[in-house]
Amino acid sequence: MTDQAADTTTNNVVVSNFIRSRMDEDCANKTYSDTIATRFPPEPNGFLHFGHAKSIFLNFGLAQDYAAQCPKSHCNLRFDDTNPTKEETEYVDAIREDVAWLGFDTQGQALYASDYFERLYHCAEQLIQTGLAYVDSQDSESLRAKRGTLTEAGTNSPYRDRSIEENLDLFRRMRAGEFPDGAHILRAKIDMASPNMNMRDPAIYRIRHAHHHRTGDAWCIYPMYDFAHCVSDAIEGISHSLCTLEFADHRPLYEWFLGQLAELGEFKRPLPQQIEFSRLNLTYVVLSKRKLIQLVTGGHVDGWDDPRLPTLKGARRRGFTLQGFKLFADRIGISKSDSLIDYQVLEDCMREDLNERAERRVAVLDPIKLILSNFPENHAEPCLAPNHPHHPDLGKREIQLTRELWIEREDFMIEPSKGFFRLTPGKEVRLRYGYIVKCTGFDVNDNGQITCVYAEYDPTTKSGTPGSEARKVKGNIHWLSCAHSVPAEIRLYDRLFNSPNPGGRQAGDAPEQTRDFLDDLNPNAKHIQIGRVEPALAQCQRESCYQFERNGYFVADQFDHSTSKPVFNRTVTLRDTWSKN
RNA sequence: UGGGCCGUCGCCAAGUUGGUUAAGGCACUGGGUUUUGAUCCCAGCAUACCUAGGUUCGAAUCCUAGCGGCCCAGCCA
Repeated sequence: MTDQAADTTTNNVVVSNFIRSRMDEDCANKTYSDTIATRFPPEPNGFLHFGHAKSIFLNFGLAQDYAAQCPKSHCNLRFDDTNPTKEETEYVDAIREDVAWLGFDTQGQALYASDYFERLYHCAEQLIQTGLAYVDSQDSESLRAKRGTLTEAGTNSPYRDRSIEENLDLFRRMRAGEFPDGAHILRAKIDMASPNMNMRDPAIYRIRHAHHHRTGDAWCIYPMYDFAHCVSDAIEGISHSLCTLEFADHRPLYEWFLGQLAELGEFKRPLPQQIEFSRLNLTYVVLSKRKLIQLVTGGHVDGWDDPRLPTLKGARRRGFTLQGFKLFADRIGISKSDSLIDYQVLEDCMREDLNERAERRVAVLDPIKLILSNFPENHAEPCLAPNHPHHPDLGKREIQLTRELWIEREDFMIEPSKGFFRLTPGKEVRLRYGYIVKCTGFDVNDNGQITCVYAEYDPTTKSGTPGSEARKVKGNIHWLSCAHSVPAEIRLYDRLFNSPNPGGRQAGDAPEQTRDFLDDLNPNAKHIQIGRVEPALAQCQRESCYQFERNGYFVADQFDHSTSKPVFNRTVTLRDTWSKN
């Protein structure tokens, strides 16, 4: 790949959105002095996926952009690790790699909500001491029963009016490990009749005798998201806490906690503000953590970095590029409306980036032999092929033409269908960068399969020689010399699901029929075959991207490619307006 | 008659302190270039902003009433 064109994806005009509008205002008013501070707060309990990429570009991108006006702007990578039963270090490492891969250098700085456990605990005691939090000793069933429903108010807990002293004592003993899991929880005392379920005395702390990936066994009580997140934001001086729409109902609680703690002198105003935007929805893809896990553990894919998966690890292996993702993020924009982006948009972004940056090479994916019967044996004719049609400065390379060649099986048809203008008996076609050849015959085996095609070349028509352009032929096919090419494993990937809405309703479904998203799995999403490639391709570095002319964009596999066993994954095909009809 | 959010071209998405012919991108269509049926270039593409009323000289932008969609009842995030 070249990097001279790497900036072509960054010349996009910045489109305004409601978050930028807010930030513009806050910048102009110096609300947060000279800072726009955001954060990307993944929970380390799974791998990052395409949806996270949108959030990463949003949060890190905004901080980067606003640094021009507000020089102290920055974005923190913070692990939201408040639930020890679900989180693991391996995810932390994987997430850090993914963030770095998307181009955001956190200078080795990763922050953790767990670093704030002591401060969080202190804040909780402050709330207790002000009568704003209490220890509830009901079991989870009665807690649920008393919460009310969406249309009915909840009822107060019998423990709601415990004295401050008792609450403090109980909470301290919770921390000391005197109680088993579930014996008590600490709740905020707000309003059991609130129409917003989140305000009905939400839990702040729960007892979990579990080993935490960073704090070990130091704690047996852990803060809940609603409490930990806003306090972490305040501690870090986050100005704009961006999250997805489903957290909009939590905003009053976010503001309640921070407002109360500010009153208590724990935090200074201005406080961070939560702003919600709509999450990414993509056709032909599942992005829910639960479903992704099911695909991996159920053996439907080959692991978290399977190129068919919408994980960042999978995308990287597939050959998707960070520039392509950036293009995608810019293209889909940010708003609050529920959107469903066509998967093709993502593919197009990858094509657009790769078209500009990937050098061209020749590969024959599904080879059949072509013999030029009038071509001298034991002769190799060097043909010049440009490495990139738009960048002559990238030079040309030689491809050897010989009597026996490999061509693409689909470039030959005995009985041409309408509109087919590649090789067909009696017709001419140009061997790209070589000569015009005329098909003279073919062999078929007992199964009716074509085994060999014969043609005669016209020595006066070599590409690049004077007069070679005199004769125009419409067909132009790629080829590789049998003697001057090497075998390579070619992994052809396609969409993982057949349905734009995996597991969703489809036309013809009975009214009550429910479908499993696994039923929509595309069994042909992965196809491995042995093709032929230019010899030099075996020497390329892993993760090198190329356009295999007329075939698509391919990447040398991140793990399996080697000089002795070249392996290329198809990132995405070229646009094809012909097969589309 | 629980609460919150959303509804602008096939898909996204500006515009929403009311003011000429409703940005832009993608897709699509037509034309040109082309030794990738690729790329690239040019042109076209919402009398219309969920619907119905209303206010106004003037509304996608304000008001009223509807309709449709998403989210919330974890000691998950």
